Amino acid sequence: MPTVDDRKNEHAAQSDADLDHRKAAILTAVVTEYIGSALPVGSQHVVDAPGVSVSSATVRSDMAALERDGYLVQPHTSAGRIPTDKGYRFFVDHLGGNGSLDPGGRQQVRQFFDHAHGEIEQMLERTSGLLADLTDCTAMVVGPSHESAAVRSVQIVGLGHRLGLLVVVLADGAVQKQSIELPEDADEAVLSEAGGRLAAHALGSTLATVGATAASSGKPTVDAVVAAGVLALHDLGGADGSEQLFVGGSSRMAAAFDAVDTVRSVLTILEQQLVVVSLLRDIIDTGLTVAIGTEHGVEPLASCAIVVMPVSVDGVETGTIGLLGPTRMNYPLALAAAKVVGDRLGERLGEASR
Amino acid sequence: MPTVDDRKNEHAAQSDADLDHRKAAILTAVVTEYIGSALPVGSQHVVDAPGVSVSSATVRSDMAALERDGYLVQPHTSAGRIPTDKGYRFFVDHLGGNGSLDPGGRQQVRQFFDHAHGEIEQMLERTSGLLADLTDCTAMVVGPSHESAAVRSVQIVGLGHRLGLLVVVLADGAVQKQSIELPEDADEAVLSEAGGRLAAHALGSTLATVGATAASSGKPTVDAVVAAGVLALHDLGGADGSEQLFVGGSSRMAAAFDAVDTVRSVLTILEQQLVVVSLLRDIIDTGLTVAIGTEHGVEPLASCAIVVMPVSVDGVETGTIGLLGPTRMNYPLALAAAKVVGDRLGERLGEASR
DNA sequence: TTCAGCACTCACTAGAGTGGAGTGCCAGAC
DNA sequence: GTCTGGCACTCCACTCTAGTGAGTGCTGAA
Repeated sequence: MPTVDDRKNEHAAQSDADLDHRKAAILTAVVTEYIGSALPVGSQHVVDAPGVSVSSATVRSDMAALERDGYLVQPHTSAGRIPTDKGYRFFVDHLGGNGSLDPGGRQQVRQFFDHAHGEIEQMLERTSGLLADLTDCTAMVVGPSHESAAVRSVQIVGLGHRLGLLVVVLADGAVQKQSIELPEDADEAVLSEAGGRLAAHALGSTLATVGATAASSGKPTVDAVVAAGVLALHDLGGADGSEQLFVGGSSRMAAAFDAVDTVRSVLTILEQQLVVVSLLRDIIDTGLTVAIGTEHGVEPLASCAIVVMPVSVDGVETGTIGLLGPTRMNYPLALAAAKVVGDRLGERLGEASR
Repeated sequence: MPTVDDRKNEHAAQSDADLDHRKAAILTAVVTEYIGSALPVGSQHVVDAPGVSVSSATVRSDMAALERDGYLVQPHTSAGRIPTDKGYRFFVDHLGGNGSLDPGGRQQVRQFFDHAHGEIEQMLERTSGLLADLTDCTAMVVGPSHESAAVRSVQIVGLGHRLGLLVVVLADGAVQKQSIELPEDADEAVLSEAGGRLAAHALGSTLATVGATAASSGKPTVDAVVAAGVLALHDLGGADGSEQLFVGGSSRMAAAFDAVDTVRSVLTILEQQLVVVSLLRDIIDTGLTVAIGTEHGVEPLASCAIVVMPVSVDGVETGTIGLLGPTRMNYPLALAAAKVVGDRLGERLGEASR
């Protein structure tokens, strides 16, 4: 009925999104409905959605157009429509940040961070659990990379026959260790002196920038221990796994899929820390917040969507939050949860290093 | 045909297992077949098995008896038989240690431990992956408990405004940390002195036996830091999670079950470290090596079997290996793999602490 | 451009029929 | 007694056949 109004809206919308106002509303309604029900959505179910005040016949013709344009597909003729990855993409891009956590969720987050204390690893681990709880997705939390953290303390502890342990404390509170082989005649005094020299050598640098050789002390045994220590420091700096990954709620995605081999292949991916970490990194690097279906290149996750959220401490991106679910996951909720938790986590990590 | 022989065997077997020789052979054959095929086993399929040189009719009557005694069930009349938990139990109890790793597996284990080096946690993590690879089961590795390890080093590192990190190195090479709040006026000198005092106080004891109060130094700031440190040490000692759990190959069990909600509930259990660790402990404490179906009390794992193997270092049980699979898992393989890997791991851990 | 009406499509379900793997039982052989 | 071949029986798994209904596309009129 309101033709003039409609035409104006439509024109405005068309120019910025190549989909007129009503089609966008219909698409949004289909996605929303499908996310909830996992069932193909028919024209009748969409008729009452906001922004769609037309008959089902009109909806049908719009849906046909949306299908032509690749936003929707039919599992078979005479079935309702389900969104394609492109459809989800449109939905996500036009959410407009109106997603927000329900009060219960907010409360849960507040409570979590009020009570969170202790070690950083433990907190990250629990954060992954929290996110999984909030969103019913599998949550991935990548801890801060220690690349840029300065060495705060270096120590060598003797553990027994020729076995020593190099313990490094970084400015961000991370503790790293590496076992080293000691010369036969290295006693406590030697270890202590070597530790001191190592500390002098490495303190303030990052693990990656620690110099390759330290000044000689004149005592061959001490020098040998120091050399072993420098080598170990280098090993620590060069380790690929400097970022720790915490996966929480992997059972959630088992609930989301009904094909058991999908579950299996997703689990297989999740077991590979390196793959997951670089996947999240890749997504962030391409500037995305959500990767839907095949937008990331990982084939076994083609029926999944991934929400990523960088965790910034004092404006510097240091960690990553990821949420993994089926492509029909609850995007508004996931985005909101990732944002809230990511922000709070960043603040929290900031407090610790201040 | 060989009646005399059979009767003799039968009698001998009956006295030690309340199942005559042939019935035992039939049961073993059914279990073996079912483990391989996951299909109900009919009398015809068992006729050629070793120890069963009778007709299918005779096998049928024996199977009926085995069903009466609770070793087998039929999914429905006119279907083959599948083993009950009791049937699996009999099978496992009468394996007689004849299970052994195939040469490829042995090779894989040898290679793994030849190349294993570096940190203990990393090695345990990889061990879980190895076990999963070998057995196609989900592997659980519980690291050594640090209960009995003496404190080798205590150190307090300042991280910034009022934030300190207590770093404890134990004799077994474990490093534990706990953040502590520092008094406003705690400078490097104070931390160093407090660290020294803490070390003097705690060195040689285990975390659990560290005294609750340390001698006063006369300097209130130092005393405050020491007190905070002692408290933190106590926290570390009292932490329930002193044993670390590494789960590898959780995708394997997704492949073993075809009901997706079984997968989900098993995953849910696996996510709960505490539950898993105490489950393994319980099984070992009841003197079992294999817990089948409901033998452990955890309901969601009723369709699973768990193989446990203590890891001993110098004769002392310090860790645990667990293998989780469906009740129709390959017991001989799992037992052999757990034994071999457990022994090698124990040796390896022994070398490190010697 | 929208909409009511209409013919059509096709997954899903239920019911009937069939094949076959498997059983239990029994009479006869050893 | 114990074992065995034969036989009748059971019942799942599969196929085939409507029948149903949610959903579609198209069309002509407002």
